[in-house]
Amino acid sequence: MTAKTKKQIVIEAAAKLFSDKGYSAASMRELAGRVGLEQASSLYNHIKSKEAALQEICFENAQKFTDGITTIESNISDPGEQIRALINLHIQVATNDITSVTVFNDEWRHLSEPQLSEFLALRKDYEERFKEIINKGIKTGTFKNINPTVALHTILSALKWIHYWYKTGRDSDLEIVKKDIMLLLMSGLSSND
Amino acid sequence: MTAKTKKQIVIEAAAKLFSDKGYSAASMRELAGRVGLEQASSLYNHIKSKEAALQEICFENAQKFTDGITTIESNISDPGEQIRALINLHIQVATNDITSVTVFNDEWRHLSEPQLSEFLALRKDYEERFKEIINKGIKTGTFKNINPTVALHTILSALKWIHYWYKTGRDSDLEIVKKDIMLLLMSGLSSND
DNA sequence: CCTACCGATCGGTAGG
DNA sequence: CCTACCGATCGGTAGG
Repeated sequence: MTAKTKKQIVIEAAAKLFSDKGYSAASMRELAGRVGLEQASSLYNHIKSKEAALQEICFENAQKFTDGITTIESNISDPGEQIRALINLHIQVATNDITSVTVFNDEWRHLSEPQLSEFLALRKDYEERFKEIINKGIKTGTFKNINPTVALHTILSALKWIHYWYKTGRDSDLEIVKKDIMLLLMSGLSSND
Repeated sequence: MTAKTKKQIVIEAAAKLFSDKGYSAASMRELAGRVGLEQASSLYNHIKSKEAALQEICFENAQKFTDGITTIESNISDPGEQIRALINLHIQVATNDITSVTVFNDEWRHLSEPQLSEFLALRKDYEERFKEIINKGIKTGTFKNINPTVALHTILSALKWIHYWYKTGRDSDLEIVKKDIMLLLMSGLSSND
C-alpha cells in the first residue's frame, strides 16, 4: 500500500474531469484547481500533456478487458459460463473505477494518431474474441441462432449502462443488478414458465 | 416536398459535425466551411448560436420518442407487444436520421440551463412511461420478475448500439438486426429447446 | 453573405 | 511549483 504519487492523483482527477465535462470541454486550468495547484503550468511536471492523460486512462482500461478475456478463455470452456464471466467482468471493471471506465467508453475518439489506431485495434481484438465465444455457443447449441455481430454489440451496449447507473441512481443493490442483467441477457424479458 | 431552407441545411450539417467531433471540439468555422460559407459569421444569419443548433437537435429527437411512446400507449395494450413496439421505435428513429440521434444520445450534456433541466425532465418522463410498461408486464406475468429499473436501462442501453452499427459495419441486413435484437432482449441468448 | 474585429480562453513553454 | 508569457483559436458582434 504505497502512497499515491502526485502523477496518479493528477490522472485520477483528469479522469473525473473528462468524465464530467467531456475531454474537449475540460481545461487544464480547471484540472490544476482540482488537484490544488494554482497554475495550469504546474501540471506539466507530472504529465506530459492533456492527451497523455487521456492515453493513460484509455489504455489502462483496455488492458483490464484484454487481461480479463484472456483469463476467461483459459480457465472456462463452456460458452454459457464464458459469457456469464464476461458480463461479470464488465460489471466488475465498471464498478471498480467508474470514472475511468466512463472516459474509456466515451472519450477515446479524442486520441490522435497513432494512438487512435492502436486503441481501435485493441478494441477490435477484444470484440473478435468475444464474438468467437458467441459463435462457439451457437455451434454447440448452447445459444440461439442469433447473428453473432448483433448479439455481440447488443450485449456490449447493454453492459455500458452500468456506469450511468452507478453515477446516478444506485437505488438498487449491486448484486440485484448483476443477477438481473445476467438473467435478462441470457434468458430474456419474457417469462417462459 | 418543399426545398430545404438554409437553416435546415445548417442544422443538419451541425448534427453531422457534432457527431463527428463532439460538440465542444466542433468549431463554427468548420461548420461554415461544410455548408459552403467562407466566414463563420455568416452562420449567424441562420442560427442564433452554436448552442441553439444543439438545442434544436436534442429537442427534436426527444419529441420523436415522446410522440412514439404516446402512440404505443394508446394503440397497444399487451405489454409484450408494447415493448416490441418500443424496440421498433428506437430502431426506426435511429436508422431514419442516424447523425441526429447520435447527437441526441451523446451531446445533450452540453446544453446549458434552463434547457438542460428541461431536456432531463423529458427524458425522465419517457423512462418512467417505459418502466410503467415493464411493471405492468411483470404484474400480469408476461415478463419475468426482474428489477424494472435494471430492465429499463439494460434495454435502452442495448438499443443505443444501433447507431454505432449503422455508422460502421452495416454488414448485416436491417431486418435481421431488428429480429435478432428483439429475440435477444425478449428471449435471451440461451436456447431453451 | 462578407469584412473587420473583439475579448476570452485554450494548451503549452521558458526560466527560475 | 510559480511567474510570466505566447501564438492559436474560440464564439460571436457591428456594420454594410
